[in-house]
Amino acid sequence: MRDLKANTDTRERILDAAERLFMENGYEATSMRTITGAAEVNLAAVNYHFGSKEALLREVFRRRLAWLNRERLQALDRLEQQAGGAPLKPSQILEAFFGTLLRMGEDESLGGMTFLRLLGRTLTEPAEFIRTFFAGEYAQVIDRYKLALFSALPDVPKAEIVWRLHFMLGAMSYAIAGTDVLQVVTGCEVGDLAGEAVADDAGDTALARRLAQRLMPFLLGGLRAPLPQFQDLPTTRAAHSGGQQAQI
Amino acid sequence: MRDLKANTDTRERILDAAERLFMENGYEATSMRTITGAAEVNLAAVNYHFGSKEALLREVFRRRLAWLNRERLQALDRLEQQAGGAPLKPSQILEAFFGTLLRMGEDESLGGMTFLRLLGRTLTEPAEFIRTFFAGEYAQVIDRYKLALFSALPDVPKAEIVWRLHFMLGAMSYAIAGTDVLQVVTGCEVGDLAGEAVADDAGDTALARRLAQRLMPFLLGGLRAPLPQFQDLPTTRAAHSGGQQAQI
DNA sequence: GTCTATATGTGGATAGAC
DNA sequence: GTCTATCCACATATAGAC
Repeated sequence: MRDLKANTDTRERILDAAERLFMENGYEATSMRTITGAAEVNLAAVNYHFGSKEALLREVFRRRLAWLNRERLQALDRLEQQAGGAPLKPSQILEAFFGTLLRMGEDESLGGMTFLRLLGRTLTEPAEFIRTFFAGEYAQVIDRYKLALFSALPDVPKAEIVWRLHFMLGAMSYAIAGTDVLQVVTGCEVGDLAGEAVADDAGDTALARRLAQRLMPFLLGGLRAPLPQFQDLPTTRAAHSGGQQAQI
Repeated sequence: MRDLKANTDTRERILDAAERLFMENGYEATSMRTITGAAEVNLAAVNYHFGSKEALLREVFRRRLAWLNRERLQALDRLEQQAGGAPLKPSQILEAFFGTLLRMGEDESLGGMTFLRLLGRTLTEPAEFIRTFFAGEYAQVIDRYKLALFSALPDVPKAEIVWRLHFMLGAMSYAIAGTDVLQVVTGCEVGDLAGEAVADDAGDTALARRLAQRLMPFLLGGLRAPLPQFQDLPTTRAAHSGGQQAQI
């Protein structure tokens, strides 16, 4: 038992191995032989326990998203209860949504950064069955958070809020997925450039916390940025021209 | 000749088909048979003209990135020349970097939104050869823009700037890649929710412009957001506690 | 440069013994 | 539930005629 995460249960062993390998290589590039080899189980076990490779991927996500969805909804419930009908502050909403996710990265029993990276990368996979799956898994939660943001920012056009939610998801996903990929783009290890020790070995827990610390102000700044100056398209609410500041 | 983009030249036909199919299905899930079938050329032509599937992908990008890299560097050159030694405004730097890219989306002869989406998606592909390739292609340009931002924001810790550059790249990449994927996450066509007609058929050109209009204020807001309150890690520049505003 | 034919490998999935 | 053995579709790549 050299691997601490190894589960005696075959099912869990497969899920753990698949989670890591899908994260490292992507779905298409990961063969079932590689997965069962890493999990030290028989090749036929995947089809026996899950039915197919596609179903395996879905189960890898369901296992984690069940917790995440519940937690995110509860966080919003708590906030709305405390506010007693008053609209929430956008910073509270972002903290509930993104903070909950980033805290998964600090908890190995919830998948840690391995799952977070997998999530960030898989969201851009073009495969139809993946997109369909995420649509179903995310719909309810995203919808509630969207409504919360609409209430919190009554003077900002809803279309604008949806766009910015979209941008925020992107910034977060890339930031997460990229903690071992996008040094390619920035030309250096994340944070390493300015003499900041990072990804040394204190490891993923520290990284998740640091990421949250850096990311939240950025997202909030983006969300409350002045609105675009030229609203050349119809929107539900009249948008005054001239770069008004989003109320926050 | 039903397809207007079809080139009589075999090489170009392959590149055009590959660009579109890699974008739609991803690299791994796109076979050379599919590509040569769509391009209406012989299967063996790919290996004859490019050598391998990997080399084909690289060439698909080189064809576009040559223009993008040159344009981005020239845009920065022009700005610095006009400023005559004075530091640039961050908004100018972002406009040069992101605006140049987004303008590619409006020009079909530069690949249009097809290439932009492909770029956004491929940046997260885990394959080693892809990451290595992008590292080489992007290094020089990113480095110059990083230095420009350091000069423009002398009071912001460099590590913070690198993180935020990273976040901005993510927001943009997802926004682009997601214009036909991430409605899954936001639960609706981008912009559609609030009664805004979008992606109807005026098509990608309009979409690229709208995206730029929405994205730039968001990025600028994120870049100039207050710094994180707790700098529990060493940085090159002393960071004052208490959520100071990034100078901009 | 283009084509056919093929070499050679690997993929997901399953039948059937234990 | 687990394992072996195997089916068969499809992948990339190339040899060699034209």
